[in-house]
Amino acid sequence: MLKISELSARTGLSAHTLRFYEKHGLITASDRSEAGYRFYTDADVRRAEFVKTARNSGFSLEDIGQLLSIRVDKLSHSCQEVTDITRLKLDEVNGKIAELQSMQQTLMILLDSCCGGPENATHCSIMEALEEGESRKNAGRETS
Amino acid sequence: MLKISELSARTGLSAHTLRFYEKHGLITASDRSEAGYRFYTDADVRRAEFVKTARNSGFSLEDIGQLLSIRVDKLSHSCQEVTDITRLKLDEVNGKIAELQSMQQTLMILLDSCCGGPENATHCSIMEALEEGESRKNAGRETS
DNA sequence: GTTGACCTTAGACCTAACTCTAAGGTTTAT
DNA sequence: ATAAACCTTAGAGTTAGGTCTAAGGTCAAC
Ligand SMILES: [Zn+2]
Ligand SMILES: [Zn+2]
Ligand SMILES: [Zn+2]
Ligand SMILES: [Zn+2]
Repeated sequence: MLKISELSARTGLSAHTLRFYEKHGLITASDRSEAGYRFYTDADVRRAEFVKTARNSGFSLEDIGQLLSIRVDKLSHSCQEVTDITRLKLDEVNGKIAELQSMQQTLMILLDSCCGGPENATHCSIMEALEEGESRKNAGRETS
Repeated sequence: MLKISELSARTGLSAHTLRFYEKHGLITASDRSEAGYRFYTDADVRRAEFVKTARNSGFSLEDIGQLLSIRVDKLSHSCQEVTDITRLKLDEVNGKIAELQSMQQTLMILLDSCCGGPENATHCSIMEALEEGESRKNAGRETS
């Protein structure tokens, strides 16, 4: 039986975070001392590690809640349910990547167009491009 | 002189958002009616469009504040300052992309390992992989 | 028998960029 | 003159995942 600080040390999740997860239904201490101290079993440790691994894999706490409910009763759940959650998450991640890559593209074009030098910004093509708006996708290069 | 709803229609930024931007120092109405209604000039419209374009390019409102202060006095600012802001943003975006690609990788490996079928999850290799933790990067395939 | 490390709770605070509400004043058209 | 459609403000709420504080109770050591 571990106290919260011991579970914290074992998992790398802070005691605050562990209580936060408990409040959100992810990890509940199996037992309490008379004074109300949380006590965690080995099964709790495994559960906490599952949560941490899932979190590091990109799952939201809500996803993790679903995964945990599958975990405690695997007979009543199918591989398909598991892949559904995973695929949804992958789609989400892919969407965010696409969005960021579009920004990356824009920023690289902007950077490429500007001389980056010490002279004043009256001729700066980044400023011009932001002035022009979306219409023109490719900024003109600065002419010295 | 445009009223806020007219500027909103012209820029696609909601009146709420325009007031929010004003509160954060980005776009201030050049004038007010006697009753306190905001009135925007053509210069305000251009400024609002600049903000919108910068936002769509991925800049934070704080970044945009810096870009705007360069914009109003280009003689006192250099191309280098502009590229500094842009490069910092690009680094940030690249960092986020890398993080997401790592999640993408993990999720794809997980998905690849699981049969995704209707049978129960007692043999599910996604669940196993989340159980195992970080140590083993490649999940074993499910054997039917 | 008291110091110090640990634990408890409820609840406030954080970031970012909105988004909305309440409660009221203004304008315009009928 | 009254209803609809606009505008104002301050301030609360949203999302996600924590992070921290206050005010106090508990436990082990010296
Ligand atoms: Zn230049
Ligand atoms: Zn430049
Ligand atoms: Zn399977
Ligand atoms: Zn499976």
